[in-house]
Amino acid sequence: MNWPKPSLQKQASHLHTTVWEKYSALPSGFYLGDTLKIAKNLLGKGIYVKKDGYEVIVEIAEVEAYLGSKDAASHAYRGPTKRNWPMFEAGGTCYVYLSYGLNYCMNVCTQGKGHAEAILFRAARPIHGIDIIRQHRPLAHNDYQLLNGPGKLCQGMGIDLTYNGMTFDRPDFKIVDLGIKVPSSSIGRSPRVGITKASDKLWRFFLKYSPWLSRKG
DNA sequence: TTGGTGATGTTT
DNA sequence: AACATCACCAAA
Repeated sequence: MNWPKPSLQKQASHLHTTVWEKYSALPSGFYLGDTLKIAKNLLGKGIYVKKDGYEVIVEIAEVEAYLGSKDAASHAYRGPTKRNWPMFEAGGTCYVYLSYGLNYCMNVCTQGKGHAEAILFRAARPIHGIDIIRQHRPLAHNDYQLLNGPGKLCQGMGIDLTYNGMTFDRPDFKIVDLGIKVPSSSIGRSPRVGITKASDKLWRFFLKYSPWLSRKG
């Protein structure tokens, strides 16, 4: 093989752009309107993260909607705090929090500034950078367990509090349209996972029959 | 395959 | 004391 010399390799990678970098971020208007509808529309979309010289993109397979002051299970139910302030930012803002003192969880806010609605990313399918994701998730027994939970998704993608308050429209951090069509007939819904409040609300949405979910149905 | 439990930050 | 969790271990 006639590999380029290391110095040339470095130069080449500096100039290199991937197909994923050419995908543009969803417009801010995507995050306005009915949050439950936005949650469904996020299924099949992509989350792109580029950091530390690696690049990861995943397809969103499972989400949950949290409806701010109208929702007793929402972190924002009782107003702004030191932790939940990004929820009150404009739609398209990222809200990351530490769950149970252990795991990070990532949301995208919806609605305008001051309206604290958000959508939690619960599970996803690796599309690019699966080797990096495997390195981040050494305890996963198989690839279906890489991103099948909100904490695992953050661990796999390398999401931590440095992303808290960022917007999903950056060259190195964005939500993109992958061109995947998701008919409403292939979307399932259920009560949200792990909460007891408002358990009558079917605000968890997922790609029906997907093997990448945090749990079935 | 399931069910209980520890770890542990933020808020009530 | 509850919680938008995860991984481990024991029991079945």
